[in-house]
Order: sequence, then structure tokens, then C-alpha cells
Amino acid sequence: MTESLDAERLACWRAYIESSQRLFTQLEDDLRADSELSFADYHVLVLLSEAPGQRLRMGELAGRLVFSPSRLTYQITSMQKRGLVAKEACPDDRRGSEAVLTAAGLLALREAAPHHVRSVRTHLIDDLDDAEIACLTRVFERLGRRLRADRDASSTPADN
Amino acid sequence: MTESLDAERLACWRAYIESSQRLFTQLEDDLRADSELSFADYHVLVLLSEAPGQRLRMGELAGRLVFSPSRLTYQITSMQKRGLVAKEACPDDRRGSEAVLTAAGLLALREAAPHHVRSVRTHLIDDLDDAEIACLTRVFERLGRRLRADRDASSTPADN
DNA sequence: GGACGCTTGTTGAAATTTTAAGTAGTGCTA
DNA sequence: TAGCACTACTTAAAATTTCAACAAGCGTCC
Repeated sequence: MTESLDAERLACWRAYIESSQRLFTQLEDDLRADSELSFADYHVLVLLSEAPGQRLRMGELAGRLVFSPSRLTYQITSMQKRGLVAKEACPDDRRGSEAVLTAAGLLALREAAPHHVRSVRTHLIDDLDDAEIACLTRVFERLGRRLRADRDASSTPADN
Repeated sequence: MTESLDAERLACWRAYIESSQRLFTQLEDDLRADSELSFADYHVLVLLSEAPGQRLRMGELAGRLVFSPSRLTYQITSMQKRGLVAKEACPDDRRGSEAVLTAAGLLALREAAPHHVRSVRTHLIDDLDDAEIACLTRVFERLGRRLRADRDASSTPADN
């Protein structure tokens, strides 16, 4: 019976899917309500702000955001128009380019962060006890590792 | 300090976001690889197949899918063109319409289901032990209840 | 019984995302 | 060191999603 799920697992799966969907749309709405940023904008700013030199290669950024390359090009172009990031040619590899955080981008992040964090806490985190936090962390870190590994494996067939 | 998250909660939040994103795109890819259905198509078919009379009001369906009304209109129109669902006027309320599962839709669901279930199991469920299933179920069912309540509350301000 | 405020769903235009081709540059290998 | 397969990213067109009206029907309150 690998083609069905028992009632408990099915309920788990459905609750996870539906609630996650709802949560993501709620966070997006909240963010747009009290900043000029979308969830994607915010995430880009966070990743850049934490990167050494506050810059990242397009490919690296796309990988972390789980964005397709062309989606990232569009995203960064849009943020560039709004002055939140700049785009520079990559010195080592002339094919590449990097997204760089601007002062305005950092400011926008700092202004949006408290609201966004409050939103994440209110809707999710503050409602979880320590054991639940630990469980979710374990489950999703394992899942992430496995999915990244799958992706890497499929891009390098190695066999055949 | 309601404007920041401690390291553990931050790690939890990030693992959850990134892994969920990755999982959803992986499931979508798998589904498209071995059926003609998108994840949204599949979900519509599941909900209709379980509904009494295998039909649901547009609004009800949108609510469960966490879709905007206009997104659902587009989704159902597209499925209608492919013969997976039909659209009928609602007898009680002449403003409304209902989406109805067709024989072809049911067949498509039956053909896709084993693959999709395998995909969900492989990528997520089979890797979770019973305690983890219980934890996720508890957390996400609670989250879903709360988010639905928030939504209902905000559409009926009641106070002010 | 008809005016008004709500609810249901659709539509058209704009914004976003995907898909399929490019463009350029890298680096191995013969 | 030229050829070739591959990588990094962009672009254009198509598909999807959102956003802001809109049409139509429901129900309530005089």
C-alpha cells in the first residue's frame, strides 16, 4: 500500500498544506499593509543583508530563495528600479552578476523588520511551545537537506 | 523584545519556509512529470471528488483552496476547457455557480493519485515518525483554525 | 414594492511567473 | 589553442495571478 495514506497521515498532510498556504498569504498581506515590500522583496533584503559584502551572485540568491533564474532576474530588476538593490558585474566570472544591497534597501529592511517579525510571531511562532519548535526544526531541516540533495543529485546524473 | 526572534525560533522559521517552498515546487514538478495536472488542478479534483454530489460552490471551493475568487474563476475555466470539470448554475442562488466533477476529471484524478501519493510519501511523509506526525498535525491544525478565525473576524469587524 | 447595502462571481488590464530561446563566457580536451 | 559542451544569466512570449471595477441577485427596511 504505497499508494495511499492512513487517516492520520492524510490529516497531517492536509493540515500542513492548507495552513501553510493560509499563513503565507497572511504574511504577504501583513507585509504589504505596513511596508512597501512583498514577501519576496523582504526575503531578498534579508539574504543580502547577511551576506559578506552585502552582495550575492544571482545564482546563489536564486538557489536560496527557491526561485527560477528568470524569476530572480525579474525580481531584482524590479527592486533595482525602486532603489532597494543594485546590480554589479561579477569580477571573477564575466558571465555572472551580483545583487548588492543599497543603503535604501537596508533602511527599508530595518523599517519593515519589526512589523514582519511581529506578524510571524503573532500568526505562528508565539503559539508554539519549545517542544513544538524543536520538532518543527528537526523535521524541516531534515526535509530541506534531503530536497537540496535530491536537486543536486538530479542535476548531476553521474550514472546513466 | 517582540521585534526579534531568538536563534532557535529563527532557525525553525527559516527551515520551515525554505523547505516548504522547496517541497511545493518538487511536488508540482513531480505531478506535471507523470500527469497532465498541476498541483492546483489536483487539489480541485480531490475536493470535488469528496464533496456531496461531487460539486461545490465557487466561493466554498475558493475558501478551501485558499484562492482568490478571480484566481478560481480562471482555474475552473481552464479545467473546464480540458474537460475535467463542468460549471453549472446554482439552483438556490442565481448569483452563484458550482463546479462539478466530470467523469474525465474523476478518471484523471484516479490516474494521477498513486503517483502523487508516492511523491508526497517519498519527499515528506515516509520520513516522519509517529511522534512527528502527531506534532505536525497538532501544530498545523491549530494554525489553520486560528487563521480561519482571523479571516472571518476581519471580514466581520463587529466592533469599531 | 422599491431603494439600498451586501454577497457572488466574472472581467479586463496590469503585474508576476514560467517556458523556451538566446547571448556570453568558461574550461576541458584534443 | 580551437572546438565544444557546459554554465550563468537574460529576454521574449505565453500562462497565470492579482487588482480594481463591474454585473447581477439577494434581503432588509421602510
